[in-house]
Amino acid sequence: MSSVLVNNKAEEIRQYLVSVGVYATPQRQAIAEMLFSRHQHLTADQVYEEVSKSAKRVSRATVYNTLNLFAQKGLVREIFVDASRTFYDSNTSSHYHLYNIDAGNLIDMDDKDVARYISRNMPEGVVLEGIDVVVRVRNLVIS
Amino acid sequence: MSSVLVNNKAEEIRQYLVSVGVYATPQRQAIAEMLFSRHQHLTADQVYEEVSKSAKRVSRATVYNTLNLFAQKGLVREIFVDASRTFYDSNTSSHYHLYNIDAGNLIDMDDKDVARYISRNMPEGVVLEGIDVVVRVRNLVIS
DNA sequence: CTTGGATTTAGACTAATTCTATAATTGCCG
DNA sequence: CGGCAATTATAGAATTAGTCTAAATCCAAG
Repeated sequence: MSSVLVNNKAEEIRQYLVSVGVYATPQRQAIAEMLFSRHQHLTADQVYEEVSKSAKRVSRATVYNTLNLFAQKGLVREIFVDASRTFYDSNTSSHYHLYNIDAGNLIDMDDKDVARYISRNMPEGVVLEGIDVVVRVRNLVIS
Repeated sequence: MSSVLVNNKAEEIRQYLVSVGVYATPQRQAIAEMLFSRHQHLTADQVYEEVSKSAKRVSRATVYNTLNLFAQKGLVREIFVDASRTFYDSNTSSHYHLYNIDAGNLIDMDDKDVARYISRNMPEGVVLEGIDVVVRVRNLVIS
């Protein structure tokens, strides 16, 4: 019973994809469901591993294509904290990141936390290395 | 005449290197002189090209080694704005960057400018794409 | 001068990402 | 429903920034 509610999350995601103008192909659907299942910061390879093991077979090229497409459509945000890899964040709202250079992981931060870090009030076990602010702009194109 | 003043810039740089504990080898000296000749944001390859054409022959590996060493010693700052390349900034003071995604170039910004950008008051020809704040930490090591 | 540790080098190697050419899907229209 | 044109997915080759390696060179100190 209640078949209208079965897979409503999947259906919600499908409609989300369609709403930004991309076909909800099975591969994109699988990647999106994985990305949006919770807030996380993943590399393309992690997305590939995750999707491969738990769902439909997807090629690496498609993962890259899809992540680039999603980033372009504003569904995910690219984060550059390290030259060796790009992270993708499914939380596109305005927020900051705490990147642990040694551990190689990223966690979200809000303003209050940033202030705390800037004031040298570090949580135990880590020391501030730097705070980077990058303002990214594009050329204005009149179309 | 005035031979004591000849190359005083070079000598100044040499002493700067020594003061942070690195031998001022000819290659490092050449790279440092190039980097510190003015404020700029260069990729490793640009440094290689510049140094190669105007001074002593330097290998690519040495350019990478030297830039990593300088970054580690705090002489230059690594900037990640794009997955495809790392920029090196000879201005290590606290400041922000304006990165034009289309042009691929970086310019320095001060606080006032950041505020201006955040308030959507764009200079002509560009539109705000995003402002990234990354707080970088390291594991605390008791040595 | 000799010697040992530090540095430089060329080129092999790695890993992330993109490209390419082909195959498979898809929506759509009659 | 059936077929077509366009879109998307795929494997694997290609690219590219950066690292590694092993050998050669340099240089300061005795």
